[in-house]
Amino acid sequence: MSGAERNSQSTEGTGADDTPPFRYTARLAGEIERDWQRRWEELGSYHAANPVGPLSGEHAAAEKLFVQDMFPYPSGAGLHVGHPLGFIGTDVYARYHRMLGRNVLHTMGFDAFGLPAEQYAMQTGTHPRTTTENNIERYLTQIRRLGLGHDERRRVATTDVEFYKWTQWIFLQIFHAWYDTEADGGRGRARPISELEEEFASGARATPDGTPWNELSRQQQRRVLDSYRLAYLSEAPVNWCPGLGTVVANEEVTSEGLSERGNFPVFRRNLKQWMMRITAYADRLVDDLDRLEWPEKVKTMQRNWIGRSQGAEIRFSVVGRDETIEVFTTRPDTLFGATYMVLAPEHPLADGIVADPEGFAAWPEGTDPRWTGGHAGPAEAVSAYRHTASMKSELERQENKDKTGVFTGLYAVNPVNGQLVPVFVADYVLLSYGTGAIMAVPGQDERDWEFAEEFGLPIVRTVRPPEDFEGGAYTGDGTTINSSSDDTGLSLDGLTVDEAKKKVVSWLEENGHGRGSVQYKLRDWLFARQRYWGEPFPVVYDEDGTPLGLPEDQLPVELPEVAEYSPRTYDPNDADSRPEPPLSKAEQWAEVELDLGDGLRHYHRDTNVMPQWAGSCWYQLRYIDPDNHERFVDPDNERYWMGPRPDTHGANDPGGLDLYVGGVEHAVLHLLYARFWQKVLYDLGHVSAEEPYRRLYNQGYIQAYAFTDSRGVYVPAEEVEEHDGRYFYAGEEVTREYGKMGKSLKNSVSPEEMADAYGVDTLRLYEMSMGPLDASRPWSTKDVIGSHRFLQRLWRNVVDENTGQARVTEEEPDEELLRALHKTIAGVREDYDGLQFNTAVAKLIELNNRVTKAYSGSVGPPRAVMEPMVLLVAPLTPHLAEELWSRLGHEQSLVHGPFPVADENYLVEDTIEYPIQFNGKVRSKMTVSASAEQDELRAAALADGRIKELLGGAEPRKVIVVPNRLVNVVG
RNA sequence: GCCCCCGUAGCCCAAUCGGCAGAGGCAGACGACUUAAAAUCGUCGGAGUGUCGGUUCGAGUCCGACCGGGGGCACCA
Repeated sequence: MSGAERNSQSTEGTGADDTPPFRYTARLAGEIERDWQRRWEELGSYHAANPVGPLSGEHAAAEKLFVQDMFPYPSGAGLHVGHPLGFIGTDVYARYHRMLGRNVLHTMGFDAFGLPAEQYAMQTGTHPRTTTENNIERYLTQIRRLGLGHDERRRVATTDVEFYKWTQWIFLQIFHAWYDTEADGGRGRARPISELEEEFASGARATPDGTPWNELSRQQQRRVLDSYRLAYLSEAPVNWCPGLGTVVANEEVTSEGLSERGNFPVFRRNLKQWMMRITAYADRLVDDLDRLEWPEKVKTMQRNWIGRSQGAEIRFSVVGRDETIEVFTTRPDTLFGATYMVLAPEHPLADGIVADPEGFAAWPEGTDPRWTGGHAGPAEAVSAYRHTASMKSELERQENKDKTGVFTGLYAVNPVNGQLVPVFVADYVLLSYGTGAIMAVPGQDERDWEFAEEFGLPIVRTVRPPEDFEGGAYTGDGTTINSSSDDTGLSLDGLTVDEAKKKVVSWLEENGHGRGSVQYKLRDWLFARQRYWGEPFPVVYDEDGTPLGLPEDQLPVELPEVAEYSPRTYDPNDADSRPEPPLSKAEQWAEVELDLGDGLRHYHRDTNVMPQWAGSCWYQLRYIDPDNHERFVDPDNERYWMGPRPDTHGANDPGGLDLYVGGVEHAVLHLLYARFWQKVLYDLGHVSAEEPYRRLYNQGYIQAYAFTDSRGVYVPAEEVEEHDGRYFYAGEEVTREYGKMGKSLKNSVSPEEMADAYGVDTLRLYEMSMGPLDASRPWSTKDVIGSHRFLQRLWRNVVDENTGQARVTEEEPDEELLRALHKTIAGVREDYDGLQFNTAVAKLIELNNRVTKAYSGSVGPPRAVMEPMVLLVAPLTPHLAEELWSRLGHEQSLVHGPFPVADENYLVEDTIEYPIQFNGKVRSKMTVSASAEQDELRAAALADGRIKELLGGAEPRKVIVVPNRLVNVVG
């Protein structure tokens, strides 16, 4: 049924209602929306064509556009009006480009592994898969109603076995790879581990301890290879969260030392865990940010997280002992000001002191009593201090920044001047950063200054502070002072900070005391979780406990059925508890007999699962080729959708999808992990793009007011009334808060309510018109009516409300209207290109208001104006536009265009109205030919009556003529 | 404490290279339709751009200081 024939019976049952039968009401909008959504599905309107494979098609010859929304988690809670903001934005952008003739890939899948389904399973016994699938269905029902032009054939969920088979496959690629730091001119590149083995075997590369490869046992060889892998097992301090019963990544711990999910305390514990060697990519992850079209804010957050700093590593010898202390500093220029040293409490040298209570029983002669912590000797003091430090939670360390520490009884030698400096243990130095030890320079470092004050240590300034400098440590630039030694012959005096750094580093290198060095804050990514609802590792262990990657033909490793879906959780503060993964209880599954090449043997499966981030690291690649059973993505399809396009994006283009929209909360976690995986896959030759997301855009959040009564209890926001800036609910005054939208705050508004009240096109239009896409702003239900009224007026300009027939005429529009139309076409195109939908909407309303005013009587507006207008509005309100297009007599859907093109002839004005300023204030106006020269403009302005009057016969001091803008006469 | 972003009409927001402060919407007032109301339609008014200072012929836009809001980092040597 075509749109024009339908709903002839739509007024039945409305009784006394005198609403015209074809008015664009919520009910009519609803009918149109349902019809067109069905129609699009039948036509496959949003199917994107691949170059090869089951989804291939001719349209793949066209210019492509790959648009993506951040992978949603299908929560069971349902959507509120804030959720689809970005989805609608990408849809408008995608539709616009589809109408321009591009082959557009836009779909949406689900990041469906994760805790909530598992927790729900614990409460109800429902299998997480059941919950997840139900939630996905519910989510789909909600987003389908929004009329998003998704290619439904490309929907994926991370929980699909066919999807996680490839997640496991990618894990194996990473597991079977190592990072060759020498490759590509020192930039480094991941290579297959088999190539490393060949290098060892041929002797081209020496083994770590120099033993020839063939003299190592097979197991020793495996240990060596394992130590190089990009995915590796490590027994190292990790973030153990007893409240969740699992370990979590550094990125998932807040700065307060709590788990991002659940806010439980996190403890550093030594546990054997899977790690991803993301640190190998630290430089490329920082450097390639410059090649991306991303918000500067997100780039900055990634740079901060990776935390690259240039400096030097310097070795200090220790008096009377064989060990040296190695420190990292970014200020080697201040070395002459190093008056003491500090070790982290967990530093190996401190281990040695505690382990030798006799050797460290007493303090050296003349030790300052402030340094002893009241203990009899260093061994006792260090041991006690370490204990106290280990008891402190991250939060306590945050809150209490007072400097504490104890002397170790050791003295080290400052290499530049031979001076002896005492060595302390203090918890303001972290083992995990740099070398876990510092040279302390109180004159140029605030933390060291505080410590020196506390412990009575000398302070030497090596940079001259400005004359008016008051205060302690001076960390700014300046001239180096107090930095020369007759003993070593080194002098830095008179140099700037940068010059001094260079000079001292080369001196250290020449004299074997250290070298220039780069440090990173980034740590390797902890990649295992002790949960149920995640991807199992495709790994088994042999009798020696050596991890073996399963062969590709044994994938997928499916999740087994278990009795308990959650790990054992503990008292959130029980730091000594141990993780117990749910899969470890599935013994039937975990213990297997396999033939991995040397006969049937017994193996034990890895019982961890991957973190939720795994699937979202590569889902864009699966969208490209969702049905490919041979590969995770076909190379031809990948190259088409994501490959670098130097012609369009410049020679340095890393490739990646064309527009990625999502919230800023994933700035570090997901976006860093996904970039890392993409680079590994690129290095190994599986993909052509060096980056997954060429252009990133952060949409803002729709927030809402919430109201609490005198007891602090939330009251339904929609029933609150405002009087003179105060708010009342049921007669009682209530307090207004601003923030998130949510059921518990009683301020949630669902897309369905809005669609029921006005239709989905109105909701879409309103969300796009209420402000710039990247700005956060409050939801305002009462404002939605404005968008609805616009659509009603647009509808009425095209359709007779009583007959449903098109009321446009074949008359030619007058020139003035044509100018307005073409100006709108040009402006709307520009706004769509720049994701500035709010101003595009304003321009369309403006034009429509003009038409409404001119053709409100019995004569309808010209078709030549209304047709382009319907096409212009189509990306925003696709259902309404299709219906109008159809009623205007077009049989083809407008999904693939046409899209209006502005005629330049109507964009240039013949005459321009110039404001004439006198001393910077507008005093008069004149209309001048657009081709007028500066001299003519000047003469015309001076001839203006009002200006003559103001000049009072005097000569102007100056006349400023700005072509196309104004003329300013200075008197 | 350090760094970044934002303050335009009662509210949400526009305003190219510094060039007439207003595109659009909500709310408001008035009018049309109506017995009346709602809905719809029409007309209209409204801020000198957070504050102070500077640069300029001219500042919402550039510079400095401050105030307010939001965000990031926070013993990272």
